[in-house]
Amino acid sequence: MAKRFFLTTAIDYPNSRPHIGTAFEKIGADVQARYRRMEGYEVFFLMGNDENTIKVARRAQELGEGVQAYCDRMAGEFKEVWAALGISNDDFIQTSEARHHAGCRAFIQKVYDAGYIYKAGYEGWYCDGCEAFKTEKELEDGKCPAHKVPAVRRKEDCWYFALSKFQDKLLAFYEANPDFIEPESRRNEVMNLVKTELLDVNITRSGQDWGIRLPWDERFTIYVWFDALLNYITAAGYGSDMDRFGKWWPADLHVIGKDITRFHCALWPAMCMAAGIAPPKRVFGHGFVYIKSGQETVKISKSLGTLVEPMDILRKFSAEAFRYYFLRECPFPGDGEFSWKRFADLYNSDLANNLGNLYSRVTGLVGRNFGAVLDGTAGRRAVLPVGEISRAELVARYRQQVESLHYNQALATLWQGVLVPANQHAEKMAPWSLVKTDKAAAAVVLHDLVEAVRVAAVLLKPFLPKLAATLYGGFNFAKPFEAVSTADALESPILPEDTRVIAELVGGKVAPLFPRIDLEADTKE
RNA sequence: CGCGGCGUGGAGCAGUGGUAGCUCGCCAGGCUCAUAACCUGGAGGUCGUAGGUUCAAAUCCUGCCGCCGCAACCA
Repeated sequence: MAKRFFLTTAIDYPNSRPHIGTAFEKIGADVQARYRRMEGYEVFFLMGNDENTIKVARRAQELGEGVQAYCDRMAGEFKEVWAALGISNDDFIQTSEARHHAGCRAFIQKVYDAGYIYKAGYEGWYCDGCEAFKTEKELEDGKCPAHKVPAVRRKEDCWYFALSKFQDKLLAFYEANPDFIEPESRRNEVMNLVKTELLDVNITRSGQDWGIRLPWDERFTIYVWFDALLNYITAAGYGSDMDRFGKWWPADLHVIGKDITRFHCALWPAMCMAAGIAPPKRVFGHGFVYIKSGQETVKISKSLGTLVEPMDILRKFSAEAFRYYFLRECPFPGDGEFSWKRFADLYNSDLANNLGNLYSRVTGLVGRNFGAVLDGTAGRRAVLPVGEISRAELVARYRQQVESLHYNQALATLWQGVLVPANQHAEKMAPWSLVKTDKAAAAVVLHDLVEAVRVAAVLLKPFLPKLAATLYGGFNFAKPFEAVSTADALESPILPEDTRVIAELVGGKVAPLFPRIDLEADTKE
């Protein structure tokens, strides 16, 4: 029986380019996808863009582009960024695609047939500029703050989803599935919401050209959330390939931003129940990235000029450095901050000085003193230098932390449990001196240090895949890197031949993996 | 009293009853294989605050102060 893991990220509005906040979510989901693959799961990792919104249509018009052409162009730009970051998604759905339209209409028809959608009038303040209803709170002196024109009273028919009918079922569902909403604080928030004010929601708009039409009333298009959430099932085959859908659904994990928790934890499971399919198994609401400028911590915002594009960082450094910063510095369940100063500090201390330098010194010692081959290590099982916790405990802790999406802690575990002890061991045994008096003993020390590099590569595989491959590929380990799983960190392998460095050595040394950053010289805009 | 979360050395975080810990930064030594990297030691905290429970509280309870999130289209 194959183990399967279906995970998703939120789909993004393509009316502006992705920034480091959206990238944070994709990286976090990517680690989980890579980890699950490494653990032997058959993985379906889904991402996409949310295109059936009036904002997108308007943006396309502003640019004088066809809406579909605009969506396709933006989808291309998003995919380019995700590829540059090493995101390993298996599919990328655009909600303007035929498969989504078909699945969406099939789903909503099912909910309609089940009696959970009804027609009613909606009356409210309407802004012609926004082409949308506004709440009393959004208006300033009866005017729309964006367009400065008075809102008009308007009444129109629309279709409602009877969300309120699902109050008891949702609460029972949360009780039965305590891990459904994570982290814990989000769970309390949603449960309180469902207990107190679960209102029916308007799920249609009228007079729109762009969007998906109601199957039974073509005058209406389906309003954002009722359409967007469905990407999770339409991409899995709902409405087009039900066998495939049955294979993947329910999703094992939805990775989303904390701001849209309510839609995923209340509306979405209710929609599933209404359509007769199982709700997803787990929703994880991650924190946000803020920008630190001077003493202030501010929101990422185009108008504030605090927008940092992933490509800015990627061009200057590397995808691996980018991934490391956000995964190590920002706790995934909570909020984090970005600043170039902090980026440089972390990069230099963790990646250049600690990890990169360990690799350099180990390969260098083997290269220059042993002609790259550690004689006599064939058949020997290396001993991993460890710190305060044992090797087994280290791996168990790592697993628990990765599976619960506490990535910053998992990386701390790796550094404290493997890399720091390795550098300490090197210092204590001083193989550079030992080699002059007892070459065989020095070979043993280096063999153990190589093991530390190997374990680091194994545990780094979901986090920094390219770097991990480079580290691992620096030596003649028998097992192909693609086949490596977490369990390979538990025990040292016994090689039939002597351990040797196969990375390219120039003058007995490797090129630095992470050249140190000089903040002054490198990050000036 | 709308609901919820948070408050630990300069910064960022662990730590849910038993001598306060990690990373960065700072200071002083050591080493010199390595990317001026690495290793050791040190300074720096009345764990927001005031009470309570307990032999023992950062940890459990209560009040207060401060910051933040949510209150239906916001990554």
